[in-house]
Amino acid sequence: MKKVSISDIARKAGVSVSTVSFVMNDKAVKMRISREVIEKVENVAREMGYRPNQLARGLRTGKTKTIGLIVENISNAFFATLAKTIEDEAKKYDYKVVYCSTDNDDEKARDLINMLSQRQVDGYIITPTPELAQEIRKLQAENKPVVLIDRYFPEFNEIPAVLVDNYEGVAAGTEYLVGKGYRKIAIVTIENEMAHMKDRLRAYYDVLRRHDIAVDETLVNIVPYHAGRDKSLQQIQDLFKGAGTSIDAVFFLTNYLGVLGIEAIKNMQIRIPGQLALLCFDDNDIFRLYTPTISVIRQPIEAIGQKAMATLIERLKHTGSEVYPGADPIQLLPELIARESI
Amino acid sequence: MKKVSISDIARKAGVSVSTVSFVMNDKAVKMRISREVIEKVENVAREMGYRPNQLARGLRTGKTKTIGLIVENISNAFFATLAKTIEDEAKKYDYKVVYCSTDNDDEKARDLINMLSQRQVDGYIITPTPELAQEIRKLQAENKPVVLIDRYFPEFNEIPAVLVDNYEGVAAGTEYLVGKGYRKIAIVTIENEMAHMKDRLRAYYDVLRRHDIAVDETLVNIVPYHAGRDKSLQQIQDLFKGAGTSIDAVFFLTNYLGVLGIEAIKNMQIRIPGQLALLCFDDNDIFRLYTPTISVIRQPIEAIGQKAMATLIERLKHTGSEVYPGADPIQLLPELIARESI
DNA sequence: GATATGAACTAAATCGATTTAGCGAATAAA
DNA sequence: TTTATTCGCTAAATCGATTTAGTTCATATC
Repeated sequence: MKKVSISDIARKAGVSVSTVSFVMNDKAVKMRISREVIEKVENVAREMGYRPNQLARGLRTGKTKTIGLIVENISNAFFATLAKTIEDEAKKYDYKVVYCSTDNDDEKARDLINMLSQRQVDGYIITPTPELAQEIRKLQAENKPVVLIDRYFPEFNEIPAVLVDNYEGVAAGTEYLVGKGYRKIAIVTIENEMAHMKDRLRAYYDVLRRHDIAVDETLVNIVPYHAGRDKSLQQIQDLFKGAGTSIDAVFFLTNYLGVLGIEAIKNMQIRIPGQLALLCFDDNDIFRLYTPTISVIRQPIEAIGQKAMATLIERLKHTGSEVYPGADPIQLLPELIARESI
Repeated sequence: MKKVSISDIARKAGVSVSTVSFVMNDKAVKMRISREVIEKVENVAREMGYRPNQLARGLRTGKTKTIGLIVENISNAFFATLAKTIEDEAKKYDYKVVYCSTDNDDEKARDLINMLSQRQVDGYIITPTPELAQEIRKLQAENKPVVLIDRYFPEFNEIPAVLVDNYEGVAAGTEYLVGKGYRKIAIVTIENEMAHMKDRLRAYYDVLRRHDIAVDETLVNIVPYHAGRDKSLQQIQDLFKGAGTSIDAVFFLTNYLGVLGIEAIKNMQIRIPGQLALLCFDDNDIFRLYTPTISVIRQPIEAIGQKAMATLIERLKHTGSEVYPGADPIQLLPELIARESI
C-alpha cells in the first residue's frame, strides 16, 4: 500500500489539488472555498490518513521548519542537556531539531554542515571547531542564520554567539579557592586553542596575579585532546602525587576532566578536602552524589539554550531583510555551587 | 546569494541538466559521457560549491537515506549510548539518523512517528510505548521497515525486535543474591505494563520460588512513572528504613532507580553492603565510581544497537520484495558485573 | 549511396506539494 | 439588456533533482 498524496485526496473528494492544498493550509476561507467543500476535503483527508510530504513542501516553499544543531559530543551530559533544552524550545516555535556531534574535529564539522545544508535546514546552532569560521561565513552568505553556542571566534563578531561567561566563572572559582586560604592551586584543562578555554585560563592567571601569588607553570596541566582515557587519568594521578606538599587544590576546567579526577582520587585514596581541595567547571550528577560532594561552577545551560534559540528565531523571522549588525558574544553568568570538596 | 542548483551548473558548464546529474551520480560512464565533459562538469561543480538538494532528490527517488530513531529519553545514559552506537553504525551504511524521545507517552510517540513519516524517513528503529502497536502496523502497511528496540509486543511478532534478555538478566542477578545468602530481597521497579518489565519481575518470582523462598509482596516496590524525583526518592528511602531487619538486599530494575538508590543511601548513611546489599539492572558511570562501587547487570548496548541496525538494513535492502516471516524477539545476553555493593 | 550501429548527449516526464493567475457562473450595477 | 463584480474553484508553473526515451551526428556495413 502506497502513501496517500494530495492528488489522491483531490480525486477522492472530487476537487482539484489546489483546493485540497488550501484546505489543508487553512487558506480555505481566504480563497473562499465553500463550507461543504472544506468539510468534504477534511473528511476524506482524515479517512485516508493523509499526511503532507514535507520533502515536496520544503522543496516548493524553501522552508523545512528544521534547524540543525551541531555540538561537540551529544553523549556528554552538558551537551545532552543543552540539546534537550534547545529541542523543547524549538518545539514552541514549531521547529524540529536535527542534532549531530563533531568530536571537535574540523573535518567532521564541515561534513555535518554539508549534510545539514543538503537537507535544507532553515538555520543552524553550532558549537564551532577551531577552523570552522570560513565554513560558517559561507552559510551566512547563503542567507542561512547561524548562532554559535558554547564557543566563539573573537576575531569576527558578525555571527551571534551565546555562552557562559568563562572568564567570570573561573575567576570566581579561583577567588573562592584563594579566599579559603589555598595558594598552591593546580589547574587541569584540556588542550584547546579556542577563545573560551583561553578565557578560562586567563582568569586563573589574573586572579593569582591580583593576589600576588607567584604562578608556577608546573601547576598548569594541559591534557591532550586525543590522549585517551587511560593516559589522561595517569596524567591526573601524577599530578595528585603532590597532594598536600606541592599542591593543595585542583581546579578542573571541564566536566569530563573532573570525572577523571574522581577516578583518580578513588584509585589513590586521597582525602578530599583534607589533603586536597577540588573544584570543577560545569556540574554533573556524579559531583552531587559522590562522597565528598564536589564543588562546581555551574553553567546556566537552560538559559544558554533558550537565549540561543531566541536569537536564532529572531534572525529566522526576518531572514535576508536585514544584516546582523555584529555584536559581542552574549555571555551568561555561571553560579558557584559550594559543596564539600573545598 | 542563493544556493547553486543543478541547472546553474548545467548552464555554466554548457551542458544539460541530465548530463550534470549523470556525472554527479557516477553514471557518466554508463551513459557514455566523454572524459572532457565529465571533467568540465566536475570542475564547475567544485568551483561553485554545488551540493545536491536532498529534498528534491528524496522527492524524486522516494529514498531519503535517513532513518528515524525513537527512544524513551535521549538524555538517559542508556539511550544516549544506544543512539550513538546506532548513529555510528548507520554511517557505515551511508544512512543518517534523526532521533527523538517519547518520554514513554503514547500520544507523543504517535506525533513523532507522524513527523518522521512526513519527512519520509526510509525506516524506523523504535522503543515502543504501550499502545503503539496499531501505529507501527500502519508503517508496515506503508512498506516502511521497522525494528523495535529495548521493548516488544509479545502478542505480535510480525515486527522484529532486539533487546537484552531481561528474564535472564534478572534471574542471574537474583540467583547471585540468593547465592550470597540473601533471603529478604526487595525489588524496586518502575510502573510499566510492557512485556520487558514483566519479564524482569517474573524472573525474580521464579528464582525465589525455585529456592523455596517465600515471596513477600511488601518487598516488591513499584514506583509510579510520573511520581517525580522527590516522591520516588522518598519511596526508596521508606524502603531502606527496613535495612538489616525486614530486608537485606535491594535489586533496582532500572538505571534511573539505581541512581535514586544512591541518593537514598547517601542521605540515610546506610552501610553498603554491611546493612544492605545493592544490585542494579543496567550500568552507569556513577555505579563504577561511587564508594562502594555498585554491582550491576550490564546490558550489551553496543551489540543491541548493531543488531538492530543490521536487521533494519537487511529489511531496507529488499523492501517490498518479501514479507517478514515473523520471529521471536532477538534477546541478547547481559553480563553480571560484581563490584563491592554485594 | 542507403542503411544500420554506436557514441554522446538532451528533452521531457516525474515526484508532491504551493501559489499565482484566471475561468465560468451567478449576482449586482448601470 | 449589457457590463462589472463577486464567488468558488481550477490550471498550470514551480521548486531541484532523477530517469526514460529519444535525437543528432559520425562511422561502419552491405
